[in-house]
Amino acid sequence: MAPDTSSIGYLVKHAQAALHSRMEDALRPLGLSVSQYACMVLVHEQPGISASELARGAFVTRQSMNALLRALIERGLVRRPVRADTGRALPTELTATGTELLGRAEILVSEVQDRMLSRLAAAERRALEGSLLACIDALA
Amino acid sequence: MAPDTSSIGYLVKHAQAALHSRMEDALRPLGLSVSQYACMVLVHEQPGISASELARGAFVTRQSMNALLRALIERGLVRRPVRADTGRALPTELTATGTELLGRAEILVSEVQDRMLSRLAAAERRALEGSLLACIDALA
DNA sequence: CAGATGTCAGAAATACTGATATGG
DNA sequence: CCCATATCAGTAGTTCTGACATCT
Repeated sequence: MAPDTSSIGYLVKHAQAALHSRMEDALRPLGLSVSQYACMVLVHEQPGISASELARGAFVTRQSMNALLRALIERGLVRRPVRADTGRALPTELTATGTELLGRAEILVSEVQDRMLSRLAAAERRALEGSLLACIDALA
Repeated sequence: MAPDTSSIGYLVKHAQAALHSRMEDALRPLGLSVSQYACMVLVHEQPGISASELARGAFVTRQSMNALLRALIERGLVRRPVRADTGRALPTELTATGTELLGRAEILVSEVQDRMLSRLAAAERRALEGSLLACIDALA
């Protein structure tokens, strides 16, 4: 009988929890939470993205994403128009300050991820990526 | 620069979120949340475990675990003595009803995990387990 | 009309912080 | 004394649910 604390499911949760904890530690000096960092990464990759798309990409609810965005706007890291040119979606963009802070955050997060992968060879890292993608697809 | 939505960190979070969502769906008919299921698995594996140990094993705070335990005790799935024979820790155990319900939950969770791994060969599954363990150790 | 988005509100579960007491 | 455990209180952020209006 498999479903126990040595199961794949528990390992995935354990790895995610450990990574999240280390990322919070790394980002704390910048005053950023992991969710805020994820939001800024998504905005940087997809300028003009809507809050609903951000919520799905960051695995939080629309309400939480809106609260999170308000804080980032207040700090001048992110910018949103008050009115949409077309449709309902309000396109979100990084400010110059936000882009600069994200750059520093990415360095810190890279260090954490490098540490996580430090005991794996290059081929093992590629295999891990591929297997995780296969797991995600199978559950979709 | 690597830290984006195609990074290993994002894949781990994505896989965990997808798995959690499917587990919630599978356990809902039994009236169990994923956290409650994790708690019961831990109690089953380690009869007499303390609430603090349960909290660490389920990746929640002691306060949340105590609230969670009260609900499970109320439903008659778990049992805790009012006074400790020795020390402060109150040893937790499953009731007969709890053991029976956990058995049914494990079957449902097994199906979800099997689905997650359905596109991986046996060797790939072993490699995934090993790599996740290496990631967890490296972040510890 | 259906679908996606933004917004609001209330209830519930959770996390964080700090404090206190008990026992090894 | 130090440490882990249990418990309580307050604050805050998050989720869930439902609802409603706007725009394609």
